[in-house]
Amino acid sequence: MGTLSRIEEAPELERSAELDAWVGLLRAHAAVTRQFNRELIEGHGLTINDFEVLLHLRSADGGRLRRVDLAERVLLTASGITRLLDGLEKSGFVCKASCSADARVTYAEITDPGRAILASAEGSHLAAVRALFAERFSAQELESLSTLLHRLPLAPPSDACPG
Amino acid sequence: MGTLSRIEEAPELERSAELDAWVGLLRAHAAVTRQFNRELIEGHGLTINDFEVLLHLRSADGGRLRRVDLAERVLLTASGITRLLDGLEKSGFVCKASCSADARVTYAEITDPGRAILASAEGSHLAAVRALFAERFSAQELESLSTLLHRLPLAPPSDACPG
DNA sequence: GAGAGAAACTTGAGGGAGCAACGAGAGTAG
DNA sequence: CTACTCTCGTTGCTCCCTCAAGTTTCTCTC
Repeated sequence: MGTLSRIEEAPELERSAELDAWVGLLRAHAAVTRQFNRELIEGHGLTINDFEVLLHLRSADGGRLRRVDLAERVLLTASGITRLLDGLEKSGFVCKASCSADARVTYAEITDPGRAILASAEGSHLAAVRALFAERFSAQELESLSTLLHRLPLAPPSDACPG
Repeated sequence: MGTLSRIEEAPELERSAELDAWVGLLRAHAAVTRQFNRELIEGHGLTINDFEVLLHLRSADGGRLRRVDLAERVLLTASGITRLLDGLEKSGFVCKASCSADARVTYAEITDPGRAILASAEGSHLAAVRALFAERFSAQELESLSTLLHRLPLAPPSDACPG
C-alpha cells in the first residue's frame, strides 16, 4: 500500500542525504559495535577500546605511547584513557613507564601478557570483522566506505579553542 | 596512484580493507557523536538518542510507539529504552499510554512540550548535521556513504536464534 | 630565575546503557 | 479451566566514559 506521502507538515526538515548518512552511521555503529564488543568480552574479557589500545601500543615504537597520544588515536578523553589503562594495568596487560625527558608524561607500555592476550584475541576478532564486512561489501565498496569514513573525524575532542 | 602492494610483513593480520573500514567507522562515530551530543545537550538538554526517539515518536502514527518498536528503531536494548524514556518523562516530553488491546504494552507518546523541544532542537541539530556532512562530501558521495552504511546493521540485538 | 600560562595526567561525581533476572499479561494445547 | 510458553516491560548491578576541577611539571618571556 502506498504509504509514501504521509509527510507534509514540516517544510524543509525532510529526509536529506546528509541525515540519511548520519542515521546510517549511528545505526551501523550501534549494531556492529554491540556485536563485536560482546564477542570480545565473552571471549577474552576485553572491550573494543581495550583491544584497540593494545593494538596501538603493540605497533608503537618500543611498545609504548604517551596517554595523550593514545587518547588521540582512539578518540577518548584523557580521563577515559586513564580509566581504561587502569583496567588494563590491573589485568597486567600494560604497565606504566616514566619518561626521562618529561616528568609529566607516563607511558603506557604493553606487557608480555598484553601481547599474549592481544595475539589470542586478534585472530577471532579480526576474522569476525572481516567476515562481517566482506559479507556485505565488495572490495571496491570497502575502499570507498573506508575512504569516506576517514574523512569524518574533526578536530580532536579536547577543548581546542579558536584565536 | 598504485600503492596497491605494500603489504608483506605479517602473514595475514595486516591492514585489510575490512579493518580500515571498521576503524574508520569507530573513529567517525566517536568524533561526530561527541560533537553533536555536546551541542545538543548544551543547547537543549537532549542526548542524541533522546532526539532520535522524539523524532521517531513524532513521525509515528498518533505520536506514539511501543517500547519494543522504539528499541528496534534506535538500536537500544529494552532496558536502555526504559531508562531513556524515564528521563524524557521526567522532563515532560513524553508520557505513557496504555494499550487497550494488550495490557503488557505501554506506549510512549510524545507530548506538546516534547514536540516543542523537538522543533526547537531540530533546526540547529539538523543544520549542524548537514553542515558537517555537506562540507566533506559531494551529493554522490553522500548517497553512497548512506547506502553502504545502511547495509551494515545485522539482525536485531536480541537473541534471535537460528532454527 | 621568577612568574604566567600551557600541557600531561588524575580524581570525584554523574549519566548512559548493557546483561541478567524478574513480574505480568497473552496465546496455545489439552 | 489449567499449564506451558512467549512477549513486553522494569529493576538491580555493573561498566564505560564524560565533564569539571585539581596537581604537577614544563616552557617561555622578561
